[in-house]
Amino acid sequence: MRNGPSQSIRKRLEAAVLEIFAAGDFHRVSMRTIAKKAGVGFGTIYRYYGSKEKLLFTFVDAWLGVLTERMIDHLQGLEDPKERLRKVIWVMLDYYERNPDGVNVLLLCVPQKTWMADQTFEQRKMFGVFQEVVRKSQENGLLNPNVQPGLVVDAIIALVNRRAAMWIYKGRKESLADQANVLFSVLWDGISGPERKPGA
Amino acid sequence: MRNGPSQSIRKRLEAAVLEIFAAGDFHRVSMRTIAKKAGVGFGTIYRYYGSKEKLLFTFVDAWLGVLTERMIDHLQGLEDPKERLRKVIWVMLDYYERNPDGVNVLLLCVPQKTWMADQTFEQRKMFGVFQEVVRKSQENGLLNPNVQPGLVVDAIIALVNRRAAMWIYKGRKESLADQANVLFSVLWDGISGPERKPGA
Amino acid sequence: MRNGPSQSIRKRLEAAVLEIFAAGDFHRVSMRTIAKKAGVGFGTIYRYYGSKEKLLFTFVDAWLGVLTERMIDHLQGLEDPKERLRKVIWVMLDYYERNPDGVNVLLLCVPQKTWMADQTFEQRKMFGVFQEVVRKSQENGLLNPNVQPGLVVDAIIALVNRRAAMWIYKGRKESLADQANVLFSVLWDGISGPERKPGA
Amino acid sequence: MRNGPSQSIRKRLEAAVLEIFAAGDFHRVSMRTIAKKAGVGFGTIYRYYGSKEKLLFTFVDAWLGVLTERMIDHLQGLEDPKERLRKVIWVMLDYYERNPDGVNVLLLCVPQKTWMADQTFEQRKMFGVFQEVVRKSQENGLLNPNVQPGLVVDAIIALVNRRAAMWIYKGRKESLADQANVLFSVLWDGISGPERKPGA
DNA sequence: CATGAATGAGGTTTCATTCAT
DNA sequence: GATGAATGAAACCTCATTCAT
Repeated sequence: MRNGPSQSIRKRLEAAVLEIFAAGDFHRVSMRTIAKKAGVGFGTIYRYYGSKEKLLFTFVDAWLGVLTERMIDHLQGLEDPKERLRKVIWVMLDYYERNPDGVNVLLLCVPQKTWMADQTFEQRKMFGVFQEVVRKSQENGLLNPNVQPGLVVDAIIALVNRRAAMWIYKGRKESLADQANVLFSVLWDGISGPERKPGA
Repeated sequence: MRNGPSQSIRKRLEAAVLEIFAAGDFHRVSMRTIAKKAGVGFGTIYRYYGSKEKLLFTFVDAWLGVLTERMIDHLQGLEDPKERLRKVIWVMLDYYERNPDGVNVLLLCVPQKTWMADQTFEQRKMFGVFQEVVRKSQENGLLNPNVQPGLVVDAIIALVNRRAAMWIYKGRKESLADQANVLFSVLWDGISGPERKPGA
Repeated sequence: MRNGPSQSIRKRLEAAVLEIFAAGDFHRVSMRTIAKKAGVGFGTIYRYYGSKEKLLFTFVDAWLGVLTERMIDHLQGLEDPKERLRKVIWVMLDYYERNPDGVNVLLLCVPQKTWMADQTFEQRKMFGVFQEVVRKSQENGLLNPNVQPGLVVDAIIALVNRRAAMWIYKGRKESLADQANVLFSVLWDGISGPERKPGA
Repeated sequence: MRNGPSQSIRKRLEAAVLEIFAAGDFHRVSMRTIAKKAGVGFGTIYRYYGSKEKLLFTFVDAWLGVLTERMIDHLQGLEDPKERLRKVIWVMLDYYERNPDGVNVLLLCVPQKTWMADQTFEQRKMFGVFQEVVRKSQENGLLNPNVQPGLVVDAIIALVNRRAAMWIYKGRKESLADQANVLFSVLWDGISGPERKPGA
């Protein structure tokens, strides 16, 4: 009966993994560095995580899990579908801004192809939250009916993640969370000018 | 004094690189495999490209260069800013659809962090075309003035690339280019429903 | 913190190194071949020996170390300086004859210039034994006082090694050890004829 | 009908080969360096010399050829066998001293095993001269009859070459040619003391 | 004829992963 | 359970040698 790693090992590895992968490209990060930094033996890592990729994905998944919990928490008590959508974007950006190492690992370090092959890529729980939010808007007739729900979720993720990646790339100069309203505006109203929109 | 590789070598490498990297994860692809597949000497690759990353980036850059040329070509004679923007999206999706290996390499295989550190990441020419298109719309007052041009460019790329990545991920079942109008609609008008838009 | 290689690894490498280098020219021998032959991991060799040259020199040094021990052992209990000198030559030739691979490596395969740059070239212990033997003869007034001790040591090594090299070159037809007395005679009495030596 | 290389090419190569090989170990010297230094193309070297080894051996052979000619020249008019032998040693040491690059290449750089496999190793002409000198001494009854002529030749070469190699190793501090008489004395009379020799 | 681009073998280094202790 | 020595694959780099021009 193989138990998971002790809390101590897990904690030390989590810290080491996020910090070290954030600092370098996936295939430039060595297991030796991680093992040393975490104070854990090679064999121990392999016993519990199986491979370098699995190790990374496990902690990326955990990191996204925290974001998901946080999002569920923040959506509590909000009824207006539009506000819920705005909130979704804000929670992501705010979490990203306060955990830049995680963003770095998630968006720049993880080899996409490999992650896609891993089951944690699906992020069912997080997508469930997204879809729930979108579905509510749809039910209330707030959404363009020509647009499939999946595309909306894709669009949210695409915009937020691209913005976050460029934020890292350009040196994290301005606040990410402060861009929540602009991003939401682009998403909700599109980029077209006011002469075509009554409420602007 | 060092000239570039001969056209023959370049051609053979380009084909091999796109094919092989499209098939596997960056760090699982071996230079020897590439050399063998391309029918090019091992030393020759290092002589001209210097490293595995440079090799990949060179051909990704070339691949994007062709897309850029194609886009410039297709924008010729189009005056309506909105149509130009729609065209931009269509050209990208169409090119992606007809070159799935390139998409695979560009979006799923290239190690993001390393590419960002490479000069080819900037894609000045392609961004120039994007910015020119956006600027025209702005000048004509068609764009939401609260949105910075950079954000518009980011949004286009984000939506198109995410869609393309998911298209690959889900097995390339539907046509990509056929989604140009929906994507453009999301971008231009946003996801909100028709009751808030006069012209819909 | 880096310990040396395990006895098992060392043993297997020693055998493989002597055999393989004896069989071919230094720069024709491949590290991959050695690793395979020794049944030792490729990385392990570099971990402990650092380079092809160091690997070879380490085992040449060890091989000479055994010869040195053997010589010390055989000189025990011998008092007559002349006999000690004769013994030195015999021990060398006998050891060479019974370890032709070592001779081959030592005299024909080691890249002289590189070895000279390596600290193991000095062979302090072995030279110490030689010098001790020569010094005793000198103290007893048996040596030509015009000849420096260093030259005597050089002469011993020169004669024995040259003979051994030619013995290998010519296919190891006669016994090497059997030539000990002739070599000693040349060294002790010179090549000139008996009419000039009173004791002959 | 393949002619040899032009005098110009040969001259430039000879200079480059001796200089460059003298500076480094055989397998550290690159053909590129030689070709560049000599101002000769790769292909040209291979056309005329066939391989790196052949190239080196050709010029070593030529260098020894000059020594041989010089020795023949110097032996002219000398009748006393003992003096002829002394002369042989002096000519070698003198030539070595005035051509240290050649000594370096001959004794420290040439891979012994490979050279032995090359026909130029035999040095028939030079050995012929040696044997002639030794034979004369023998005929006149000057040599120890127990010693085969081959051993005498071997002993000369061994002593002179070892001395020269150590001279290079120790930085060429004293004169080599000045040691001719001591070396000859060791060779002729041996290392044993005067109480056993009438003429000392 | 002469040249140097192209080739592929091999030294060196780093590293994910395995396995004996 | 935990550890790190051992392994072998592959990147990187240099080079002898070949061959098309």
